[in-house]
Amino acid sequence: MISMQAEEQSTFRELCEQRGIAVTHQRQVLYEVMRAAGGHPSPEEVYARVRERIPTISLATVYKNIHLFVESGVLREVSLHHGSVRVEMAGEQHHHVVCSRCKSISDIEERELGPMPRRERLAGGFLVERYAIDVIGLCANCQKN
Amino acid sequence: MISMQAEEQSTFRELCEQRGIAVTHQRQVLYEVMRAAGGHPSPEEVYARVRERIPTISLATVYKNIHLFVESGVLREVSLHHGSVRVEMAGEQHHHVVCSRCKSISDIEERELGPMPRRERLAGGFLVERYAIDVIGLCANCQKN
DNA sequence: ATTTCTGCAAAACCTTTGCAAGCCG
DNA sequence: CGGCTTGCAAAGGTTTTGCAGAAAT
Repeated sequence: MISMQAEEQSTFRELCEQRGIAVTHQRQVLYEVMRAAGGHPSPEEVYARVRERIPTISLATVYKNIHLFVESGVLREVSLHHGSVRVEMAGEQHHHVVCSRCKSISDIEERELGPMPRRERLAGGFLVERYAIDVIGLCANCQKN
Repeated sequence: MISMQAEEQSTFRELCEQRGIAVTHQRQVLYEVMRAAGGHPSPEEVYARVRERIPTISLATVYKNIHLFVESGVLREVSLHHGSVRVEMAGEQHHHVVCSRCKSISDIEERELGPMPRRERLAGGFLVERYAIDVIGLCANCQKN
């Protein structure tokens, strides 16, 4: 029987080879921590968990590798980060189309999206105020490159 | 004929009275700028526009009033800001339930949401990678308060 | 008259960067 | 080895905070 650990390691090694990045101890542990922990950790939380196994790792390395993994499609951001907060008038009935490459945001009307979730209450008693949909992909311009 | 300006001002005054906040010149101009400009400005961009009409306004005031307006439901954040980046394993097929009060994030399976947008290409040639849905509302706990 | 708000400056965060030393292929 | 990666420390950018004076109710 192949251990979980060994299986993960070989998977991770292949994954790095595909992406053309070096297999370092730090990256391996960061990857394992993310798989094991689940949830939606911040870089600081990831740092804390990785540090349990590599006490000398630096926060900068965690940031660098989180970026690398996001660019490689191993990780993704829970809410897209545009460098600073962006606001709009509430009550505008539209959703957002966001280019994952150039980060541009444009609006899309709800009716253009077709079918939409409509539930007003979720299991556990959560009371829905609204659905915010981000359509994530490549804008016409970024597809060219 | 009542001018647009006058109409907006009375609307804004009522709005402040409802929310129990003072009607200041700064807030009035910030509100008008947001209505007129549209789009998804950052605080710096809002600051720049307001400063055209109130050259002495401070960036801190812009931030304070953006927050106030977000809390009052006049404005909303385009992508929810959790204080720092949050990441998760890519490829997990779920969406997010976010409490607008306590900012907690939990996962929800796509099948629990019911109907979903499915379009793979949008007008203008945008190529869809995925739909990211945030269900925004009040968690059971925050409804009590 | 009170309470709330503004502007300033400093502080607090979060994130990125430059570089010398170390590790991977 | 040669190039990529790490850890450190410093810098950069955004957002928040405390407070005295000004404005709103």
